[in-house]
Amino acid sequence: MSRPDQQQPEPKYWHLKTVLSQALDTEFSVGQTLPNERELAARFGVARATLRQALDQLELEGRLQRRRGVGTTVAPPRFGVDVSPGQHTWPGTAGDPWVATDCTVAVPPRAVADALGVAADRPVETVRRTLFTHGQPIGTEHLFIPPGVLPAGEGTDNARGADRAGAVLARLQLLPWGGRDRAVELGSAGADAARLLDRLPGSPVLIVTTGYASGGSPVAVGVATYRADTCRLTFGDQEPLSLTAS
Amino acid sequence: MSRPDQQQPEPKYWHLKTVLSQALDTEFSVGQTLPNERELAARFGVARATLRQALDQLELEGRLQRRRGVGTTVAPPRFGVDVSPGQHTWPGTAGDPWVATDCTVAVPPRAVADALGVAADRPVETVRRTLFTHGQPIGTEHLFIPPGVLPAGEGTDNARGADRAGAVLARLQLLPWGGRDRAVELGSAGADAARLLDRLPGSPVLIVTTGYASGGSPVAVGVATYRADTCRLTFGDQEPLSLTAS
DNA sequence: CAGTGGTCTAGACCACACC
DNA sequence: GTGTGGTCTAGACCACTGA
Repeated sequence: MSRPDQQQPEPKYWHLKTVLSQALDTEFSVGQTLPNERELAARFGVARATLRQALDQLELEGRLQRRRGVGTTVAPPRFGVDVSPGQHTWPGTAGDPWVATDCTVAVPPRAVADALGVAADRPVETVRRTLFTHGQPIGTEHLFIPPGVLPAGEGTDNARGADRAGAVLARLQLLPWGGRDRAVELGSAGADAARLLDRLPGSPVLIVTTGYASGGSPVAVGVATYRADTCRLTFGDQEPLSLTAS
Repeated sequence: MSRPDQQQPEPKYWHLKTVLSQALDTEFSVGQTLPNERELAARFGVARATLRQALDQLELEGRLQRRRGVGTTVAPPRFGVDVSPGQHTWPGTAGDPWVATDCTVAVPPRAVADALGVAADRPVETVRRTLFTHGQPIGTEHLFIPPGVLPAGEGTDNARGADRAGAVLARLQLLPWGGRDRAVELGSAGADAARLLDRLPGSPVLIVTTGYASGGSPVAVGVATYRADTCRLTFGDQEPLSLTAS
């Protein structure tokens, strides 16, 4: 390396990533722990920051999993999480794998208030739900429901926590189904979502926004946050293939 | 702020991001150019690397747009790109906004070969398509089609480039529709996709994998790459709401 | 406790866009 | 050219995990 002669348009971290990626394919198996960052950097003759740039990308692609105080391991293939608009049902009906853990009355983010067509400072029912797969928290969701749209029902007035969440969802389910639409985009985990998903704040997440309608007008909005490193969101048309591409 | 007394478990870049985010909301408008990184870092009293960590996250969230040699600007809201399994049609039929630019015969990635049920070293028709919105390249796709599944058709034998792509898609469209399924995940742009999307290699992208079936077996696989910074993928159930949450 | 990944610094040079 | 963001270095210290 005493020859910094010809310029390479290829950044070091990019080359590193390629080399590491091949090594992961051939010399490591799922769950195995890599050498620590200082040793890897030394082995490749780069600064730790440069090595970390390569690891960052591999983590983004779901090939690695890093945990502070523990180490870097080879990640298993991503979970497929079904988010298809398949069954036309309200959240919380039988078979819904999400677990509602809490419900409060709070002012939603402005974008949600706009989508619901309510004033920006209007408190709404806010149900928090979490999705577990293989024992791991995979996604967390806030469901926002203006009290005004809910038909009468029992158990909401004094209930707290999971009980209130169940009661609110039960009342929501009394409404006639009016369709929903969804959007997926990239985001970064807020402090609360990061804690629930066992990630650091700022970790990349997939944000799925769902709008529910009834009688032609919006009645609920869900904002779900999935770990982008471990999740693949699937939405089948019917069920033609079992696609397991990476 | 002259009181740096109590320790904050909150990283500097996280706090910076919050401050910048608020500033973007209140003091800047879409398209406006921010001060350069060195000046921002000096203004906030942090190293440039730290400032960049905050900017990285804001860019990930689609709030900023950075271009080497130019500067950092406030990003417009993300485009909504429809990827719903709505119309049951083959790629390339009338009304399909994708532009097919090239077609070669090449060995696909192993995951694609597996999904198609062909040998890992088997060359397949590989159509490259690009999606433009507002004059900007938003996504790029590789469609993989084993020649064996295609019914007879004209114009494929000697055609090259866009002509061959058109001919291959025309033959594909002769097959009876058998459904499709899709998956979305996070990835990083390869060198080729990065060039087409006017991004740097390694930029975060949303990867949409589509499997097409006919007669109960897989006949084509599409791997589409969308700019994660500027795109929001939408898949409506019907068309109930116009959701514009961020 | 020792070992890990996460944060931060203060520089340097490079690749690129624009004039 | 000048000015921008992108890459890279060689350190330092912090926060966390687990023995």
